Amino acid sequence: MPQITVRDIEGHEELREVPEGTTAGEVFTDRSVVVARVDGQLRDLAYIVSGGEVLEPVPVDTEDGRAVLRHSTAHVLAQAVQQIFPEAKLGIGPPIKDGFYYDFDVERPFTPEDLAALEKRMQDIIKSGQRFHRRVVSEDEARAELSHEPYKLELIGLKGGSAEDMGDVMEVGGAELTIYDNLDGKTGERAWCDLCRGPHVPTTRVIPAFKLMRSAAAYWRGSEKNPMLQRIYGTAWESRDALKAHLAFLEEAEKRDHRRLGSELDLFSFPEEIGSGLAVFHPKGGVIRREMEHYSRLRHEEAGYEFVNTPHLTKGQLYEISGHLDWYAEGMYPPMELDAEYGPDGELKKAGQKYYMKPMNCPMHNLIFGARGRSYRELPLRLFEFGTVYRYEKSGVVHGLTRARGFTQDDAHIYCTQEQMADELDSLLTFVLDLLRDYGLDDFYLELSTKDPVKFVGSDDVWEKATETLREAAERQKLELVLDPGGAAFYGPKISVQARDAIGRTWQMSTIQVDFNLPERFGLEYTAADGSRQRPVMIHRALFGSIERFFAVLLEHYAGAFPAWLAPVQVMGIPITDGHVEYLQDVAAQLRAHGIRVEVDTSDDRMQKKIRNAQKQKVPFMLIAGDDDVAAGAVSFRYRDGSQNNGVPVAEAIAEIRDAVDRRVQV
RNA sequence: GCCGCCUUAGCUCAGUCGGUCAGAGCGACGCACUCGUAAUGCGUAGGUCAUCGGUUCGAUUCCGAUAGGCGGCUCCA
Repeated sequence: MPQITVRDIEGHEELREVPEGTTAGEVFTDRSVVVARVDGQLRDLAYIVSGGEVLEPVPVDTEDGRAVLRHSTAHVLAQAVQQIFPEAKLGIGPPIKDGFYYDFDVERPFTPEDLAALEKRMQDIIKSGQRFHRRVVSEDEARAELSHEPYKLELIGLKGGSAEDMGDVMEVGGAELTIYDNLDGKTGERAWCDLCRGPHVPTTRVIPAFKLMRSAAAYWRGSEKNPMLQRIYGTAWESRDALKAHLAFLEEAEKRDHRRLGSELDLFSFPEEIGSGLAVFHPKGGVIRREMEHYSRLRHEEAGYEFVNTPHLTKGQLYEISGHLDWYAEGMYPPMELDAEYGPDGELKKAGQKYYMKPMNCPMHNLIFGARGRSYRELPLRLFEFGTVYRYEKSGVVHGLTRARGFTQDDAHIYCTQEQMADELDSLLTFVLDLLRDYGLDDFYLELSTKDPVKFVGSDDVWEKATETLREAAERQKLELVLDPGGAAFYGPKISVQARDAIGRTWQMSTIQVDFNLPERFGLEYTAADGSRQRPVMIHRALFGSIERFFAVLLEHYAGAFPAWLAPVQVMGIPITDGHVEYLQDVAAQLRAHGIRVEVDTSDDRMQKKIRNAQKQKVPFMLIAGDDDVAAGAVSFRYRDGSQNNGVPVAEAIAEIRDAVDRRVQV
């Protein structure tokens, strides 16, 4: 009788003797367990123990459990697709964050009606209680069986070739080729099959809740050289309630969409006449942006940064020196050609100059560094600029303020000695995180991108040293540190700060990047204490990334309800009747004298309507005044959450508001 | 850049399988109302149905191109 170790979710282990032929499913009889982890590997519940293994249950409401559930649901989708569209060829169908997809090669793209029909067919399949049955096949068998599935054949071929980078492909990722058969719950007849490494849930009956979300096109195996397949995205959850919660989350995210809030709150727009991806900020958006920049400037000044300004346009020569024209040209606006002279017959008399909109600020900052001889005494030299750059984003990726074609980086370049690098990176990371916290983000993790073994410049030991320095600085922050091996740009390692917003989404915010390339290309030097010429270390860092993007992140994080210090209108005065307007205007004047942005609603709406309007504009403080308040020299607060504080003396009210603004707290 | 979808009043959206079909709500404006914590009532103005071209006796409706938007892929702050 085989002996196995059973480890429960809490980690308690129990040695157990089981009859020959016992399956994982017989060990874990709880219906919420969808697969088992056997010696660390996820296995079907049909797995037969041989003795000596450690078995753990994987319930459906865990990350692994959901992934299996979603993967199995993807199979159900594929089966439904091939039932309704028999000519459809299968691509791949993995689980992803919050769901799954499956790619198909079909005659025509799927329509919303198709999705509805597919969803219905999937319900039928699920109800019929098909069993997922794993079957090991030889490569030849697989080829024979899947001869009508060209993409699957390609995957089989890939497995034969280089198996290393196939880790994400569920189809052929395992040690052996396997096919999963879907067997009818009653008759045991094979209804469908798919090349797949598994594992899968035992039967379709344990798929409690799913929904098809949308269809879209995707290149086969992610390359634009390959044919376009039609992808269907879906989601699946351990319970109807979990699905409902997920859909509610999506709805909430949609309500917070910065593009929507941007026009509802009259903050910015993208006039068609200007061009795709180029925003204009309206007065209210302008206030928020000004406050964001203002506070950032103050903090940078305190931290020893010096402010520079550079033009938006430059001759191509600069980007030849920097190398951007070699490796970044397709991200740049095409050049304009100036100063060419032609003779009367149109022949070229004088060659023109190409000018480019700048896609990055660093080359210009390097010119400032190189404008005169630099001493080690000046280092670290920290040059800061709100530098507007223009990048020619492909039309399909432009997305509101988060992916624009013109945007302003809060860009700084720090030039320091090798010896200063460690301290500089350390204090820099602290500075960055502190500042982000002041803007109201407080949940972070760090990501360290290390050398791509193929594409890099500079020597191994310099990389090694810089990477270690970054790692040490990151670890000192006591934050979660995620490694991104090989993810660095060719010119140096980087740390990025990822922030989680109010509804748990993560955004890449700041990046701190060491650069071994540009100081070399620009021939940057400083004179060291011993009189020798040395090359400085260059660190790029942007805190917001771009102000527009950070603006969008904060807008979504706060759902438009900015803390008072950022709110475009901090106080709205609301008179009970026209007779109280004058009194409120006097209060407003006093607030203004204290630097508060205040308006009085003098429209002829009723007071309730004015409250509703101010509420919809997400004004932090409403000051209401009627006869009682006037008599008492007071105002009545209404806050954004609907609570009230009536009859507050004007001086106290001003102090309260001023205090909330000064402390930059959310109210 | 590629695939699909979308574009009707300032905003959100109805509507026409080609022929009084140009509509609603909100917003704006005007008049009345003067009101204590999320919508007072009545009225007025606003659109060559994105642009250009084609098919047709006739196009907002069908076809094509262009521009912009949305969802993805690829790429990235």
